[in-house]
Amino acid sequence: MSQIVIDIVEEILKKISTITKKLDWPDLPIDLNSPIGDFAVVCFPAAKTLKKNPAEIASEIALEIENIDQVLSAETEKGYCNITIDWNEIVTNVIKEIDHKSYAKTIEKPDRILIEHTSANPTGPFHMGRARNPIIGDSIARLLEYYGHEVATEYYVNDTGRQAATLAFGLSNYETKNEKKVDHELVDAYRIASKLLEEDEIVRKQIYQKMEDIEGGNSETLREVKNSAKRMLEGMEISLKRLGAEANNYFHESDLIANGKVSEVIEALKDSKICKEEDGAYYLDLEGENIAGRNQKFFFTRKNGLSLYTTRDIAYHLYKFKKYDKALNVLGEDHRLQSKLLGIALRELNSKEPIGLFYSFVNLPGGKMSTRAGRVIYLDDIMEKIVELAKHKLDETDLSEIKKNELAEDIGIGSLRYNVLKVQAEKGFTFNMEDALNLQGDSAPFAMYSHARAAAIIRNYSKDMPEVSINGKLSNSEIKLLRTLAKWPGTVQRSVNNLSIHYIPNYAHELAANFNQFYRDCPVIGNENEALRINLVAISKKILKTSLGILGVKAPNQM
RNA sequence: GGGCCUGUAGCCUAGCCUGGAAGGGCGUCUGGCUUCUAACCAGAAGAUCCAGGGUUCGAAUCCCUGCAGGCCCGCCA
Repeated sequence: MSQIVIDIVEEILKKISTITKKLDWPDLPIDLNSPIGDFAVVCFPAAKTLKKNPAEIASEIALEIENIDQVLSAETEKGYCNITIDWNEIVTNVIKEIDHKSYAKTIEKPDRILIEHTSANPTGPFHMGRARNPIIGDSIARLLEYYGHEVATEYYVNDTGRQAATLAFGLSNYETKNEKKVDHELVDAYRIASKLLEEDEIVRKQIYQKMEDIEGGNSETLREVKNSAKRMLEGMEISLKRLGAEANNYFHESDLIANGKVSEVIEALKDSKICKEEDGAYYLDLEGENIAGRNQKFFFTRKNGLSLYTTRDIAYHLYKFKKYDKALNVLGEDHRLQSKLLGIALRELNSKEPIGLFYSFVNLPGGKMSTRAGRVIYLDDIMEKIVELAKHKLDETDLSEIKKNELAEDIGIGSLRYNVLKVQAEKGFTFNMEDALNLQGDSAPFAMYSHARAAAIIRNYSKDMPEVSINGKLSNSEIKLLRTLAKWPGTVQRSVNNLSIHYIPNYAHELAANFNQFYRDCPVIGNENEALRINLVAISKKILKTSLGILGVKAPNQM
């Protein structure tokens, strides 16, 4: 909450406590999320000791509380006494507080944080099953940066292992026609190679040889797989750019083999007290760690001495912690165990551990999406469709064609991001085209539209912003709007603490809804309370824009 | 078999951490644009909060036991 509001609530609570003491009543619990007013005194617990019914207690305490200076009203409802603080007294200061650039940024010491997100295997275009990752990762990065941390983002490119070898094999053996966006074009070669890997013994041998060469550190092969991945990524990057979720840097897994970092990790892990060996393969014995309910052998080399995926991931994380204080990884839920094992291995090497942010998969009605099988809904297609839909809605407006296209892009992409972000990450969902393309209700355009309305009022006002002052009393819509604006710092804090991005779209919707009600009830221009209201519009606009910005959604001045 | 995540109106979802009055949205129905932009607003209908037990004055929320769905349990990535 706004600091001013926190202070005044505390002051009132102290006075209430004095009152209950004077009456010789037990302390009554407070509900800070009461549906009516700013907070509520819960009267049920006192019923037994006072031998009165809760409603009676509520009425009695309400009479006393109403006399407190900072209280505007105390209404009783069943066993609750709902208290509204006197916003009239604090409104000018609260508006100034919200208007200040440090509002909601309560950080003491910034961390240097590396957020790894997306990191999809570069084997084909992004499908909707994978799209959750860049959208969440990018928005978390924006959130932490807004909060005050120094944030960088990185895409870990998986260009070693079987899939990378299969792609490289495919690209070197099959012609492409250059008719489509590059990733959509190249995925055919990957599919053909994948199929042959399963069916053709000779191809299988060639691909497995390539894998050996990769892990063995053959520089020519490493160069080949890296280049194959880069060719595919070229197309994938275009999608990310359009989504507004491109990472700052691409880190190639193959480089960890090429520069010997993986070998260093293997040697270091062999010195661990819990390192054991079986048929020439080395592992950490995780007995006692109680991983997934069983004793776990965590292999970090094969019997031929070569590295495994996680071994390379360990090397990657050692590198991360050389440059950053914290590492945050946005990963699919299938990586949970993997991530836990990585943490243990890093601990063995006296390194810090990354923080994991896991999300559940987006599935299709019949099951999961698969690039290899071609059972996919592409991110590119969804972006295209939703932007087109947004464009269609702009048909009747008298904006220029260029402006319309720009706006349609912002609305379409914004909606897509918003629809993904508003759901708690742990919640799995089945992809629903209708929901994904929805532009009404709890969606990006709703908040964008409120922002555009606010911008229109300020445009029409066409004077310099006046000093905040109040003339008369605040209406209910104004109080409700202020209450929501005052909740912004708490929302940001909670979102940062839990790494839960869905609080932000939830908040943006609430703020926009409250602004729309204010818009309906309170004419601004020409009103006797114009000076206050125009300031209220300005701070609403500011917080709307900020919250949308964290989501990666643009806040247009017109739509 | 074991571990983790999820279960809230026809559908999607918030609230669960920190117990106190079940919020939104889609869809359905009714009403509102000569007044700062109707992608909006007002109203109606719709919920055994997966089930059962426990703790509590009070449980969607905490604890136990189940059930259902997802993910994982490889010298693959």
